[in-house]
Amino acid sequence: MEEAVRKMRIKAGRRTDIRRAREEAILAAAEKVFAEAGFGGATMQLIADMAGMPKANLHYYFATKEDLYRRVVENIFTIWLKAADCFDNAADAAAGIGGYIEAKMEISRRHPFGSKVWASEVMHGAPVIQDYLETALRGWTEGRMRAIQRWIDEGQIAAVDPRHLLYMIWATTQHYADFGHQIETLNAGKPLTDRQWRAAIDSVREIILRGIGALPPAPGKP
Amino acid sequence: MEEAVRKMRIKAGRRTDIRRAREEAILAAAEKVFAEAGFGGATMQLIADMAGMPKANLHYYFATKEDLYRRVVENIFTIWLKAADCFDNAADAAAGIGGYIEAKMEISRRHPFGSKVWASEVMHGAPVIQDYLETALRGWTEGRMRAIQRWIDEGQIAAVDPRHLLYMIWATTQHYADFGHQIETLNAGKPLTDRQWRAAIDSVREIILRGIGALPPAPGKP
DNA sequence: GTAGGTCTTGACCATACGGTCAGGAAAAGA
DNA sequence: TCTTTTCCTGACCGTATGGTCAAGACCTAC
Repeated sequence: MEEAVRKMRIKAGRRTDIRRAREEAILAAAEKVFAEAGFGGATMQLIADMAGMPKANLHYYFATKEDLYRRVVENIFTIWLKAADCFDNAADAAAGIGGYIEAKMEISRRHPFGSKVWASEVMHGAPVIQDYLETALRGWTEGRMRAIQRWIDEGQIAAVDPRHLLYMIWATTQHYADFGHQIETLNAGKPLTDRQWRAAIDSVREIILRGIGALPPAPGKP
Repeated sequence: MEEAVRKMRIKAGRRTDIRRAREEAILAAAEKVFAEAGFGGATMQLIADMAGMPKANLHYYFATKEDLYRRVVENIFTIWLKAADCFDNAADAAAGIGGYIEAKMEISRRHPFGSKVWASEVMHGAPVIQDYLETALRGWTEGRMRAIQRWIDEGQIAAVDPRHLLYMIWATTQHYADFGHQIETLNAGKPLTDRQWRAAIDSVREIILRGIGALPPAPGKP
C-alpha cells in the first residue's frame, strides 16, 4: 500500500478491523484494571494478561501507560456527558431531573469500572483531564444550571442552589458505582438484584425530587 | 531501662514523646500522599520527604508500606464513625439527620485527605479494611437504619428506605471532599469560602430533609 | 559519667516495572 | 507469486521502589 493511501485511511478514521478490535479489548481490560488497582497500582502486565496478549503488544497499540489511561478516561467522560440528553429534551423539571437521575444510575450500573476510574482521576487532582474539567465540564455545568434556574423562575421547583443540586445528583448516583463494594458488603455480600436496583433508583429520585419541591409532599404524614 | 518497664510502658500506651510525635508526623504526611497519589502511586520516599525525615526512619516506625497505610485508614474510620454521635443524641428526626449531615460535611472540610484515602480504599475493594466493613460498619449501619425506621414509624418523616437515605447522605457529604478538586475547578479554580461552605451545608441539609418530609414544603410555590 | 536503651541515617540489595527492539508471522496489495 | 505493510512477541534494559542493615548519635536513668 502506498504511504499516501495509508495516511488517508488513518486520517479518515478507518483503521484495520484487527486494530479496532485489539484496541477495544485493551481498553476494556485497562478500564477494569485501572478501576481495581488505581493508576499507580495497575501494571501493563496485568492489563496484558486480562486482555489475553503479551505486554509488548500493548505498547504496539498504545505508546505509554499514560496514553492508555488517558484514552480510558476520555471514553468515560464521553459517556458521562451524553447522559445530559435526558436533561434537555424534557417536558418539565420533574421529568428532566428525574430522567437525568435515572440515566446516571444506569451508567453506574453498566459502567462501574469507568465510574471508578473517573472518580480516581478527579480525586487525584485530575492530572490528565484538567483541561476537560475547565472547558467541557464547566460549559456543560453552566448550561444545566441555567436550565435549573429557569425551572425555579417558572415556579416548577423550589429555590434551591442549582449547583449543589447537581453535585448531589452526581454524588449520589455515582456512589452506587464507586462505593459498590461497600454497598455489596452491606447487602450481605451480594450484588444488588434487579429489584434492589429499581428500589435504589426510585428512592434516590423520590428523595431528591421531593427535596426540591418537584413532587407533592409525602402522603400519610401528620 | 529494664525490659519489663519498657514493656509496661508500651502496654499502657505511653510511648516516648519522640515516638508519638514522629508517628503523628509520618501519619499526617502519609495521609496526604496516599490521598493524592493513591496507594500504588505513593512512595515511601515521597512520604519521607513530606514528613521531613529520611526514608529509613519511616521503616523504623512502620514496618511496611501496608502497615503505614492500614494505620491511616483506621484513623479515618474512627473519625468517620464518631460523627454518629449527632445521630443518637438528637431530639427528633430533623435534628438527628440534620446534625449528622452537618457533622459529615465538617469532616469533609477538615479531613479531605482522609476522606479520599477512605474512598480510594473502598473503591479498590477494601483490601485492608474488609473486616471493618463487615463488622463495625455493618453494625453501625443497622443501628442507624433502625433509628430512622423508628422515626418513620412515629410519622416524623416519610416512608423512605433508610438504607438509601444513608447512602445519599454519605455520598453527598463525602463528595465535597473526594471531588473537591472538581468543585474547586467549577468554582473558578478557587476553594470554597466560609460563606460558600455554609451555603453548601444548608443546601444539602435542606434538600435531604425536605426530601424525606422532615421539613415543610418550600414556600412560594404554586 | 556511663551504661543501656532509643532513634537516626547513608549505603546497599533484590525485585518489579515501563518501555524498547529485532526479527518473524500474517495479512494485504499487485 | 512476490512485495509491502501491519501485526506479534520473547528477550532485554535502565530505573525506581520497598525494604534491610550496621554503625553511630542521642537520650535517660542511675
